[in-house]
Amino acid sequence: MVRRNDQRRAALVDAAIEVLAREGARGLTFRAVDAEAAVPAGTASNYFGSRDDLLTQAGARVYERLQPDEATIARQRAAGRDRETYAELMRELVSRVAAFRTGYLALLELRLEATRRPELRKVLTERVRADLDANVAYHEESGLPGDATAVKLLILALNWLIVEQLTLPDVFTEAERDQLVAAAVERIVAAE
Amino acid sequence: MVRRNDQRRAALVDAAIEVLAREGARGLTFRAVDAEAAVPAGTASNYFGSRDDLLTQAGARVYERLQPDEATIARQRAAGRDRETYAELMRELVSRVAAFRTGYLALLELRLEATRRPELRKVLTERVRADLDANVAYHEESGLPGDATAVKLLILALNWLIVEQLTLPDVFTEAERDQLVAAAVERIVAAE
DNA sequence: AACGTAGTACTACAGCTGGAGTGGTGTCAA
DNA sequence: TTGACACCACTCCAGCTGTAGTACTACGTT
Repeated sequence: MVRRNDQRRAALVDAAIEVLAREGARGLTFRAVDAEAAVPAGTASNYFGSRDDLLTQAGARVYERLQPDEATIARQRAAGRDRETYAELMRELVSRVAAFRTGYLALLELRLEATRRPELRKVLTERVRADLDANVAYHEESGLPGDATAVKLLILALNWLIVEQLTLPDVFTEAERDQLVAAAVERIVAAE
Repeated sequence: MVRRNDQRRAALVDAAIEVLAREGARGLTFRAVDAEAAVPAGTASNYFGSRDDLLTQAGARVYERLQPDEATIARQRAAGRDRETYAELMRELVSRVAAFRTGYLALLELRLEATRRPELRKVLTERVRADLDANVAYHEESGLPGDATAVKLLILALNWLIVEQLTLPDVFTEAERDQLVAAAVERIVAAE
């Protein structure tokens, strides 16, 4: 029987994210998730019918947790709209995502898994599209300079910058990263 | 004793890349490499002292194989230097990298592994830096428009575009990807 | 030409690790 | 009392590793 205690289920999914980030897809076993969540061995087995199941739920969960919190959104709405402020905003975004290191790394693991798992691919594709659309919509609504293409390009560049930072942190220095973010904003968004 | 047949060793490393891309880090075992390379079980064990060893060599190998061949380089040198040609060049670059799908996917797996393996991280960091520098240098030497920062931004954006294409191909259509590449060139490189 | 040697290919084995799943019992609440 | 869940323990199983043992090939020596 599949267990339905939602709190516990969420704890297990979060644990899965941590394991995924720390040990990779290789180390993601039901047992490892049990250990990470500090529940008895066998629990994850009871909650998830299959590995696929677990991975899919983890994928959805990361996106939930990557959303900025209310306070951040409010602060952003209140902020000025000049180019400098925008760059600052983007630096914050990179920091925020990079700060949830395990979540982002887990997401990369999941992307690679998605290569082999149609179900997971479907879920992730939807989330990524929604996220992209939301970003574009938010941007347009905000009245900041730059069109949809600009936003997309910015997101592309920033994403890889984060990958670089998380996986090979010594390729760029922190200063270089900041400078690249600033340049990206300046040249992509502001070049109309 | 560690075996020294270089041809066989290369075949094993190439096989490792395929396995890595197809089955992920989870499926990368000495035995799987043996099977992929169609050599007797135990061979990979004889050639590589450890998993680390195998991964490190695979990392170096992917970069070797990602270099464009002579013909491509020559053609590029002969090409015109206007913005349109440049965009075409970039589209080709994205295609070329995405065409060695397994190599690029393996590289992503390796990046994630590098998170846990200092040795591998060191190797990859060097390769990525060298690749980046080479791109910048080539670009400057070529006389095409755009400074070093522009090249870096372009590389960031293109890298993630490739990730997107390889892992979640339905997020963007092919037309969108082409359009994004064109826009990237236009706004990043040509905006001076 | 015969022989010896070194390095490699191949086969097989034996041990081991670690995960999966499940049945049974305890516990709590409706 | 009953149902759902937590917890524990146990068994089964699959797969990987490393290596010992043997055969083969190439090459150099005498």
